[in-house]
Amino acid sequence: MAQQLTKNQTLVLDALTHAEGPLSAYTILDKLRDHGFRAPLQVYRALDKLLEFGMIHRLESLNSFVACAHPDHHHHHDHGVTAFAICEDCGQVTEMHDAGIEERLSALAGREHFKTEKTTIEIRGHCQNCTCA
Amino acid sequence: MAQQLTKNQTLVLDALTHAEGPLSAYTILDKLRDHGFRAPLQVYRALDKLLEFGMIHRLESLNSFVACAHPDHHHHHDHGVTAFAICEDCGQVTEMHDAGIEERLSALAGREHFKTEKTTIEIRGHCQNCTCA
DNA sequence: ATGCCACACGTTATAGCATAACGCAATTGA
DNA sequence: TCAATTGCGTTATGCTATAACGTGTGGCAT
Repeated sequence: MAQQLTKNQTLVLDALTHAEGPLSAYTILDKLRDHGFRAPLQVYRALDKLLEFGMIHRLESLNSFVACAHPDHHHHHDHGVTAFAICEDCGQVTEMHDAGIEERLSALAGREHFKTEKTTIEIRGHCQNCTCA
Repeated sequence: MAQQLTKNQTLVLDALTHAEGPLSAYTILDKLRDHGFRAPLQVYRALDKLLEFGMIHRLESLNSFVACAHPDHHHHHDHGVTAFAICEDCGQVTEMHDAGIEERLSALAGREHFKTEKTTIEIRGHCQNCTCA
């Protein structure tokens, strides 16, 4: 069943869901000041839980966060490795999945006898709209 | 021909080369205080250049830096996408390359009409030595 | 040589990201 | 009832990164 979120978690998730692109923790904080948020920790704690539930993603190369593009599975099941295409111009983020990538990365890691816990794939570039060549 | 480095750039590169694992900018700063470094910018400026020359890599998920594992090519030629295996236990970083991954990621991005500039692949997990099951 | 430009460097200050440590309140379950 | 857990709020602090200023030097065209 769907994870029951607390008030703060719901507020943070809503902020991310309704945002155009990724948001930093401090941007979220500013957006939620009217709802009683005062300190960064209130945001970070909610973010940690939402990450744990798989409802949001952290973009390492931006130090920011996006809502997961697959709102359906509030269960904690994975859909494999996620790759993010991040447009340097408009900031839009596209979530992509490909079983083949996962397979090849596993093979690569296996070759080094490395046990994978979590994989980050982020592609910086320019999206279709912003590539007005 | 090999890029001629400045004194600061050389110091920073040496620090990274001789380090066991990745170093943060501030860790590098501390290591170089005896050599006259006083401020973060001295480190960041050197890091920027070294990144530009392709002599070091930035690990987004750690906010830190490693010397490139291929010291030979001081020219700016790429060897395709680099994937990093980062051990959560010992901190060691292994640099990996695979043309197939690059190909699949290109295909993925192409499907979204996304123009790739730079790709980050970081795998967190446990290396062979630390997987003492 | 003069003037200009590009670049590395140094310093101070500030902005942006993240967590430590404390205490309180509500919930749960033995 | 009494712990144990969990979420919450606050203050303080630490880590990461850049802005903005000025200095000195080397190259180079005029």
